[in-house]
Amino acid sequence: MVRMNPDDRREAIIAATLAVMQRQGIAATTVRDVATELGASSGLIHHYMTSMDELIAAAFERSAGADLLTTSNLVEQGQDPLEQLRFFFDSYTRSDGDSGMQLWLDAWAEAARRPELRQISQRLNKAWQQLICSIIEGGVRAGLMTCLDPVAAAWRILSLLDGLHLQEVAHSDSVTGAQVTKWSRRGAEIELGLPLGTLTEREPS
Amino acid sequence: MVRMNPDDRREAIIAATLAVMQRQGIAATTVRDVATELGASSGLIHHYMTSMDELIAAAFERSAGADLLTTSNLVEQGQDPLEQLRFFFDSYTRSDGDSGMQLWLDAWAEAARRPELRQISQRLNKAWQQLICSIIEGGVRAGLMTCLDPVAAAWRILSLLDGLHLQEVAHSDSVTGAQVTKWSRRGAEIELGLPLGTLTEREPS
DNA sequence: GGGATTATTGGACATTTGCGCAATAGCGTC
DNA sequence: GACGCTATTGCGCAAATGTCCAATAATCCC
Repeated sequence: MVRMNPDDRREAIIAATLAVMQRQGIAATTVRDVATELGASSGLIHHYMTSMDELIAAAFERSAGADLLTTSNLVEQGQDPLEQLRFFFDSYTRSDGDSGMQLWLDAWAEAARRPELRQISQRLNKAWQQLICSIIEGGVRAGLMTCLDPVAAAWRILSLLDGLHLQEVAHSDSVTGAQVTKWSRRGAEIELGLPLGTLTEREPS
Repeated sequence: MVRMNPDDRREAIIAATLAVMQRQGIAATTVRDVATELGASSGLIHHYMTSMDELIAAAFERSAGADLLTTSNLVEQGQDPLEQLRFFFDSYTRSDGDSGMQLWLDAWAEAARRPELRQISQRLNKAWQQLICSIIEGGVRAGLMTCLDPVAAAWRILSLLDGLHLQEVAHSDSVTGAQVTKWSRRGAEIELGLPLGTLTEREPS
């Protein structure tokens, strides 16, 4: 194995871990699998990570954190709260395609037994909720949305999305991706008092 | 160990498995733990179950199926769709108390790798959705609820509940049990065009 | 009471896991 | 070019896991 700068090596290990996690799930990810993916020895992983828990937490944070950042940046480019909300749904629904949602399922389940992972998933979920919450607050201020309790509404929109995605990932033929897209947007329209179609109809370009 | 009738023994094994699963989670449940819980040898478990997968699936079905039946029976006793919906929320929110929700989290995550478990969780989730759906259809027929798409609305109400519960179980200090109760009912009120408080206010007895 | 049936035992076995450690080898410095 | 630092190796270890099986003992039937 080529000798690497510690920082780069650490990144490479995290990337390899993420690849294995996406392929096999968090629970089935082992040090040896990561080493094979990396093309290195298993001892090397422990030279950079003190425990399996830390390794998994770091990889999950990298992946889920990047998704959040992508969506967050896209939302910022929305001209008004309604467009921001549309961008949010576009981005959130897309990021699911590459099985990122199975990682979240694993993370939530493993949170009970892996403290470091738990901390990260909690922090990221709160950040997602806050992102939605700020969009709603903007929308209410601008008179575009109706909402008595933006904090609760944001948790509901996030939980609805997660709950629907969960069905899609765990039981693919119960709920399809198209239904998740349609139903979650319709749910947000109802939640925020928006006219039917506000979030689903594409405006002509 | 007392020699038992095969049917009773099978039940005892399932009960013991369930106890271990609730204590440690599905992923951390081992044959030896179940044997200890049962006060018997590990070989006995394999005399009744051909594989670990079957054992776990059977125990999960017992637990989750019983919860569904309890709620279903309670809903049936509601005099009108609104009361049925209130009973539904009462029952669904209560059953969560004894960490039944962590089992669901594990089941959804493990579904990707355990075919038998996946089949059961899918079937039960569909049944939950149908239970809600029939309440909504009754409510619309009676002119008590407003809903253009009961199938979608039922999936939304179920997913919202699951998504909120998920946060409570995985990250207990993000969302509390009281908030799950309040926010999910408020969500259903909005979804079904019910006046604020319809599902939350207790009518004087 | 004796024999057949089978519930139950308890350990063997191969595999896998996370982790540690002494040895090796690549890189920078003088 | 020699030396020191450390990235990297690769095996060893103990613990845990699912599965299997020959031996044992309890129950039932005649």
